[in-house]
Formats: sequence, structure tokens, C-alpha cells
Amino acid sequence: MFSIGELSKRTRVKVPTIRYYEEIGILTPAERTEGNQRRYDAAGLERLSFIKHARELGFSIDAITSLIELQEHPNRSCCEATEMANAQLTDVRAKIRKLKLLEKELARIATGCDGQSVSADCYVLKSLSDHKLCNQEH
Amino acid sequence: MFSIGELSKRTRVKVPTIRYYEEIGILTPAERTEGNQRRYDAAGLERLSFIKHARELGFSIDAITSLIELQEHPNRSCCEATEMANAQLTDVRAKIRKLKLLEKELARIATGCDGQSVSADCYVLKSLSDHKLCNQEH
DNA sequence: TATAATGTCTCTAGTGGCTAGAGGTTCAAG
DNA sequence: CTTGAACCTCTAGCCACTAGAGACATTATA
Repeated sequence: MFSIGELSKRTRVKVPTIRYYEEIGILTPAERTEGNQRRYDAAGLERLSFIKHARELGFSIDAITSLIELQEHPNRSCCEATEMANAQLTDVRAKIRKLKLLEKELARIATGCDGQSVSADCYVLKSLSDHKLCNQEH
Repeated sequence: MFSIGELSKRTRVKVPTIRYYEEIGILTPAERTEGNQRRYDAAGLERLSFIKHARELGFSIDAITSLIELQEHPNRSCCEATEMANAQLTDVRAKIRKLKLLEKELARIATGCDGQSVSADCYVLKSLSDHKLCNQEH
């Protein structure tokens, strides 16, 4: 059994975040000492690691709730989990596509000005004012 | 002179968002009719277009505030604007790098399970539980 | 055993960038 | 002159935390 600080160290999830996760119900409330402090065991550690890993992969708390639900019913078909991973993948790919467009546009804007002129002639500012200067949609 | 709804249509920025921008001070308060409704002119349209374009490129409201400041002092050196565009570019590139790692990882996870097994054996769920299964950091 | 340092508790409020809704007023078309 | 759409202000909510206050618990050292 270890304290919330210890759990925080082991998972690299901040203490207030752990309490937050308990509050919103994705972590089962921890046991308490006589002095009302939380104590965790291996199960708690595992669960929080799961959540952390899923968050790092960009899953929403809602999605994680569903994944945990699924995990707790080992006989249920995992079709849903696979679907969610695929949805997440689609989402990530869409974000990458969009960011790449932005990257192009920003690179063009940023290299268009050497930073040596006055603001009235600045290509960066002009580009932001005038969408027509853009090479593509974003 | 046109209404907030008209401005919204022309810029594709939602009405409450326009009011919000005015509230936080990045849009100068609009003139009002006798009946207290906002009326805009070309200057207002331009300013909002600038903001919208910058937001689309991922600049924060804070950054936009600085850019507007700069724009309003045409004699000032535009070095700052160029720096901000470059910072934004760096930021976008970092995001892309991170998302690509996630993409790889998610693709690996999602294809590891055909969705036909039961949740206890699901590779997706296993992967989320066990960080050691990951091929790289993320 | 006393004390000091650190950790933990609950609670409220704030972050960014909006979005939604209630309840009321104004405007423009017919 | 009436209708209905658009507008007004205000408050509250969203997500996923983060920060800080003030009080209590635990642990390490003297």
C-alpha cells in the first residue's frame, strides 16, 4: 500500500489529477488510512497506468470510460475497443493532415519576411490580413 | 454599416464568438444603433478576418493580441511578428512529430486485434495496459 | 518524546476559447 | 401594424485539468 504521492511518482501523473480522476469516477475511490489519506495497491497503479497511456494516445476521458467498462467484462466482444482505436487513428491522421497544411502556410509566411522591415510592410502581417495570399485552404 | 449577423456570414465567425472577441478586447467595441445593436464597417470586417485567419493558423489569442498591437504601429520593426510566426511554425512541427508517433502506435495497436476475440484477449486493451508493448516513446 | 518538514486533505476558483440557453428588445418585411 | 427573425445581456457549461488557501496527518530527525 502506498500514498498518492508515491502513486504519482510511479505513474508520472500529478497528484491533483489523480484526485480528479477519482472525482469523475474513472478511478475507483481509494482506501483510506485512519487519518483519511488515500492508499493504493497494485490494482490502482495498473488502472492509472492504463488511463495515462490512453490519454497519451489521445483518447478522451469518455472513450477511456468505455474502454475500462470493456476491460471489466472480459467475456464481452472487443469489437468496440478495436473500433475506438480505429476512430482514434482516423482522428490523429486528420489532425496530421491539417497540421501539415498549416506548416506549409506558416513556413511560407515566415520566410516571406526577414524581420528587418517595419510592421507596415511586414509580409507576416500582410499574409494574416489577406487570406488571398494563401496558397491553399486550411 | 452592417449587423453582427452579416459580419458573421461574411467571416464565417459565429455571432457569440464575435461578441466574445469584443468582450476580451481583441475587437474594438462596435458602434451601436439607437436600439443598442452593433454595427460594423470595413475596418471591423478586416480586423475580424485577420483574427480568424490567425486562429486558423493556430495562433493563441495572446499572440494575436501582440500581432494586432504591432499592426497598429506601422513604424515598429516587424521582427517580433516574424519571430512569432517562426515560434508557431516550430510548435506546429513539434505537434506533427508527436502525432506521427501516436499514429504509428495506434496503427500497431489497432491492427493487432481483428475485433473478433473477447475483451480479455484483446490486443488493443492489452496494449493500453502495458506500456512495454509500445515500440517507442510518445 | 518533541518538533519540524513534508505530505495530504477538502474546497473553491481559474485556465482557453469558446458554446448554449433563458428571457427580453429591436429591426425589417409585408 | 404585425409578425418573426435577429439582436441584446447575462449566466452557466464544456474539457481536462491546474493553482492556491487553510487545515490535518505522517515521517524523520534531535
